[in-house]
Amino acid sequence: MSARMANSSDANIGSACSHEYRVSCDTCRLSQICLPLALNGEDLDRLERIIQRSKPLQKNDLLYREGAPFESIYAVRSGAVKAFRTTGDGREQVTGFYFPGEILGMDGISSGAHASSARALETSAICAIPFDSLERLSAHLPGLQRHLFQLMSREITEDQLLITLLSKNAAEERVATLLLSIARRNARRHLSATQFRLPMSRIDIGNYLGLTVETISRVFSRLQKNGVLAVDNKEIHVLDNAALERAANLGT
Amino acid sequence: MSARMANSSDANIGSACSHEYRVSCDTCRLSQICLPLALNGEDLDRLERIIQRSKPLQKNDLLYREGAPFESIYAVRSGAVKAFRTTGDGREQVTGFYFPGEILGMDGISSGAHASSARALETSAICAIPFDSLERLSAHLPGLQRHLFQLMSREITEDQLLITLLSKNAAEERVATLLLSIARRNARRHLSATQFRLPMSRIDIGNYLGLTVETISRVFSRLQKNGVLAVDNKEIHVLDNAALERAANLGT
DNA sequence: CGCCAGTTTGATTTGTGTCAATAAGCGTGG
DNA sequence: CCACGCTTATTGACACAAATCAAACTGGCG
Repeated sequence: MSARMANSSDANIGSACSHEYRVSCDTCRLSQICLPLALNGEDLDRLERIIQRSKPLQKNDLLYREGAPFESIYAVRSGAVKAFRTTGDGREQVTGFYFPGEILGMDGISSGAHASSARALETSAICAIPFDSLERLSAHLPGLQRHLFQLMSREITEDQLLITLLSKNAAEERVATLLLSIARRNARRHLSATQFRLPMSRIDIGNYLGLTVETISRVFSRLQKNGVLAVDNKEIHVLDNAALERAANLGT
Repeated sequence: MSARMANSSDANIGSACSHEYRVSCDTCRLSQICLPLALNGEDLDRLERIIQRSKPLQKNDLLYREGAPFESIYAVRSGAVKAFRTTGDGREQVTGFYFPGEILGMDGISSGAHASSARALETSAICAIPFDSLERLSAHLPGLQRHLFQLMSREITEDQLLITLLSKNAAEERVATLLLSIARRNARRHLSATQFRLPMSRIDIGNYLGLTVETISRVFSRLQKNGVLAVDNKEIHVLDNAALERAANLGT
């Protein structure tokens, strides 16, 4: 019931009191992933001054809601977030999962309103970066401007990979591709690429990959039976990485 | 055979001799769609100076190729273009169709190499806009910088709509949604929204919507039988727009 | 005029969805 | 601490939309 209350509340961290939670990108061990910029001390300081951080989001808290005014983009510091849009008949299309060091919310720039919603999959700490400040700052810092262009371009590229995955690949290939993607991103954060806990439910995976829960479950069972994975609910152990890559076939 | 030769030649219009084909955005009737900027005369002039235009692309000519160094983004002046990526086993995923006034090629920014290829669907005139020049210029023109952010954000939003379409909608809904999208974009250019010629083949439509040619053909036949469309090969006449919107169901 | 790519239509197969039932996890409150 | 209830996950039987295979037709272009 507390979760349900959190669902309906607008957890807009951009409007939260910021100075209680000052951020230091300087000491953040994610900065290499999040903002790998060649900024000197002074520029980095100017960037840090605009970044806000609120108290952590609890599982199922909304970070922002589809249609809400666009103000900030968000960097995940810890935890995990899903972005999704809801179709006319109430079904949910997950458009991305975001892990520490990754940035989301850029789909709101074009219209001034968020084109999707974002929800914490577990307790998560998030940095909010007010976009108008970022825009002004980036006009003075060519490296920052370029980084933002690259960030958005990467989002486009990744969306196109998902389009291809949904369009051309079978259920098992989709699931294997997602697992490899998560494994790769874990490795980048110096976590295990072969043993990890999925922060999202089977339903979320299905809503991301365009498949039903039942199909996701069956694929996991089959991969386990074939000795590719050991699956214990959300705990995944990749036993045969080569076989998993073969199962992914082409998607990456 | 001339088409085949054109296919294999790199038609990089960015490197073509530019001063033979000077552009004037000022007099371009597409500028409202392409670059709806509140630029004064001087700023517009600076923008125009960097834009290049080459001789028209013929049908099937490549505009750029996946993996080629990223140098420019491209605005369609006339004709039509498809963007696509080729999967490991040689199948083609069309990621977008681009009509006059629309801009493509932004997926190359993040890695410095084009993440997809682009091919003319018919004889087309294209403006090449060198991205490094555009980047430098946009640091001085906040309106231009903002416009570029919005352009990329819109691409993200549209990719997410396609993701949802592929993931959640049946064949007939996908085809109807594409037709409505084309109709809407025609209307924006003051062309008929109810009668038009598709520049792309059934194969291209299938490769865009994640369906086989046969299915596309069957859907067209069914929509025709039901009095929604009159179809004569690539010539489409929307007889019952309300029914077409009902067929699209949720996708837009 | 003839060729070849593109399109249409039909017969059959198949992967995934749907429906249904059971089991397992997990937070809540007695 | 256990019992309850609810959400999530698993497994099976069956249905169906779209893929595949096959064949005929069409139209544009050399």
